[in-house]
Amino acid sequence: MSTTRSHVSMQNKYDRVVLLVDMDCFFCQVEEKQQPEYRNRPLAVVQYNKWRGGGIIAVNYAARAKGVTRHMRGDEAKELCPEIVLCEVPNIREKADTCKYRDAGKEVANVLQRFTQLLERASVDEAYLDITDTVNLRMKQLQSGAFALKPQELVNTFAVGYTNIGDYVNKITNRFANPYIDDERFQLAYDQNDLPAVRQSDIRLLIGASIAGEVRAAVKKDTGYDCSAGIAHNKILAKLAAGLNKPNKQTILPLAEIPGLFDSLPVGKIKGLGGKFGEVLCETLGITFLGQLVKYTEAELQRKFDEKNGSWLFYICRGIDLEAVTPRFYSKSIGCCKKFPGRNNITGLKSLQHWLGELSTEINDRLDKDFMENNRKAKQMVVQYVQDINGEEVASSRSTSINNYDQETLAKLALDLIKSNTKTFLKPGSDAALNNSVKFLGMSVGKFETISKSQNSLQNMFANQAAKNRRVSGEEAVQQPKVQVEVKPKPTEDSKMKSFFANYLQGAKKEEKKPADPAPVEDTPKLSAGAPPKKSFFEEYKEKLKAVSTTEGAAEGSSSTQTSTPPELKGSFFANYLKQQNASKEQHIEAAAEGQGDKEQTKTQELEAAADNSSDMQGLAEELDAIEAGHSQDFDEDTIEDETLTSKANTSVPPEEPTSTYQPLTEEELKPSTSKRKFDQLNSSSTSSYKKCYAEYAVPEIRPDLLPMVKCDQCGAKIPDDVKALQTHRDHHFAQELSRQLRTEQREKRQLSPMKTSPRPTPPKKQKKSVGSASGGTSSSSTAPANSIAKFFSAKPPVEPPSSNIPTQQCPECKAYIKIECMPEHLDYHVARSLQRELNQQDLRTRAAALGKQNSSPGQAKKHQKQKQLNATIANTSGRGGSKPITQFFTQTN
DNA sequence: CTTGGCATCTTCG
DNA sequence: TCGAAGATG
Repeated sequence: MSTTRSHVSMQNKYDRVVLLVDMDCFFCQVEEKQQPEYRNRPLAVVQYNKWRGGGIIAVNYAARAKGVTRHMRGDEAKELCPEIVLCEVPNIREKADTCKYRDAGKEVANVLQRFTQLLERASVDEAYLDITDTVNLRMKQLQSGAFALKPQELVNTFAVGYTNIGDYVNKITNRFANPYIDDERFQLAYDQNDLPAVRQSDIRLLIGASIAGEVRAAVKKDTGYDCSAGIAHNKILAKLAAGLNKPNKQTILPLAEIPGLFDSLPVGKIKGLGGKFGEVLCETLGITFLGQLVKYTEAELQRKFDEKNGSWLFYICRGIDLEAVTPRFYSKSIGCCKKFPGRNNITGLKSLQHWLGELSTEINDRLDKDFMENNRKAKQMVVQYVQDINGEEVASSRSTSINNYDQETLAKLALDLIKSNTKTFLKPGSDAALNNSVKFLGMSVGKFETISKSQNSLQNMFANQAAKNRRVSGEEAVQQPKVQVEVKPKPTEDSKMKSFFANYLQGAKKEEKKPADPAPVEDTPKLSAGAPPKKSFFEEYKEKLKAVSTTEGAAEGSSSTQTSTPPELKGSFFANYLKQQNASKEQHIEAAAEGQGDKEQTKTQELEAAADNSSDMQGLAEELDAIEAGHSQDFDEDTIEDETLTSKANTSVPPEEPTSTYQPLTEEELKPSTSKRKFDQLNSSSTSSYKKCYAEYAVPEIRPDLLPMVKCDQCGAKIPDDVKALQTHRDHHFAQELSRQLRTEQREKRQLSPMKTSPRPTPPKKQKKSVGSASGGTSSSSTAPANSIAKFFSAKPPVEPPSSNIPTQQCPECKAYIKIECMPEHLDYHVARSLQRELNQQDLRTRAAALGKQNSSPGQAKKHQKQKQLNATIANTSGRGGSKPITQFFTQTN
């Protein structure tokens, strides 16, 4: 099908990996963070507390357990749950003010954006991330050993249709052992052309889940917020999946599970079918579940609904959704409104003006803020209102274009719009009484345009700066349009930035009543945004900005509240920029300790992680110990480290890239920087750019004519050197190899099993990982080499039941006594651990294969020696130590 | 003496 | 492009 800007092509329907991150009862979390004494208490957020306790707009999980829901009044909640904490949405200008939550949402989105530029904020607390590129990269890295799945990233992960994630992993593992095991079923269920994507779906979603784990951990670490996530091949499914397990969980929706899920999935669960359309759909067809839709042909559905909807339904009920993740960080419009029910009807001109003034003030403030962050100006304003006309409520909305607005202008324009669109505006004979009372007022602005070219570069600088700060995936330094702004790949220059600030502050200073000239200022970025006459947000912002820019850097560690970053600046481009200015790159780590902005901490974390990127078995073992010790939720610095972040653009740590000894091309592609270059080449050489064709961008087609064929080192066959072909081919070899290895494996297992009973000392928790050679590390057992997989087979001595009165339960797996409420996490740990074991077994096999090949079971000691050798080899060639579990799934023996 | 919640944003026609 | 409706949380 056509690949428009907003949709991927049908042939790519299973190629994307899409993440939906959804904050758990977000408003409540914001309140709990702000007021820590409310934590662990049932809590709800209400607005307009006056009448019956206010309307509940968010409920935390403790309160939900008591039956409190949205739509309730605060008083009802109190009845159900007397101890509930009711937080009021702040009221300013006699109106609920949600900017606190918007800011918090932005803080989260800033974290999310580190993982991909393809971020679409769907609401204040939800965002879609297209992580296809990162997944693809990691698929390659799996082959080279530059990336390994980590169990802790899959804690709290669910897969639809599986009782636990371990089963899902086993399923994948089995398929690697026998790549065509499912093919018969696949061929019945899928188009022939889709089979390659279908075969890879599960492993790619699993990788997606591990990224999701990183994303959520980063959100938690940098903002303190919990969130849930869905991982699937498209937005609709990701959104659906995210809702299946909450809170603080993530859910994979495997391709093969879609039909089963949909058979009993109420239609309304699908985004877009939760309202009237969904109802009509069900009534018209007499159906209840989404799966019942597959009976209908596309033509039938198109006839009953319309062409577009019918087609959409036809595909949705098959789990196909082609809508692209459209990069958008900021909303397209900004608006606010207020109801004036019953007696509060606006009946007089004065009070109408008053409320228009309030609304326009809010709009104007938000516009100012938005302008600072996004360098854009609204070109249109819409006023919406509901009038009482002869007892009938009549809704209207009218729009006008705006240029160089200020608060008063907006208010006046709005009034004019209402006036000119009301037949009889004032009561006859009166100059103050409205003929039609107003029951609702709304005002919004949109049609944003970035301002002049010269200033646009600022936007670009911010974007680039932000991109540098945020990039963590190691992937795509591919420049791409951010929001609707053309991001020029210009170098970001401090001087430009400084002059911007100079100009900005200056421009803000001479902000008297501006002249009536609407001519956009071209060269001097004086930013003629009108300052609202009184109590301008802009003014305050300016003050804060000044304070920040002049003092923050010098007094980096200053605890002075006067000079610290104002809340609204935290996480903003400005704040980041300033901090970067003021902290020299090397001192950055120190600076971050202040904990001022999340950025700094993150950066520190990344730097440290990059410096300490050893993820050998020793480290893994310690992490697992940490998990087991009950810290599964809050790891510190060593949790999220990911090799790929060594490629972070402005990190001072030299990237340690895996230097594969395999195909030169693959090696090239493994280097993020060159990978980017190659990608750019590919794109620029093709006639249509990714800007025009999202599908090509999201799932870059590698052009065979530009890529040499690769000779299979095992059978000599020529294979196109792209991920899929290569892997498919290697899967084949791997399967062959594996069947040979399995017998050996069984023997080895038996040989290793005695160690299960030998207790090993618990290593100190969260000990810094040794970066040494792969074979280094503290040995935990005299018989097992440090990096031996044997470590993962050794059992912990059972913990004695605590004498305290804390209710505990004995874990069926490890016999340890675990606090009952910790049991789910504890079991998750076992799942994760068995996952890791599984992966490591794969690793073991493939290493043995890579070394000895014709194999023959060497004695255990000998085997360890071989492993050491191999590890050393890998360490030498890759520049990093150790374990690459699963890495050689697509093994390339050489 | 209510407001069966309300605010916000996007998409549709 | 405009105005209205829909969807969502």
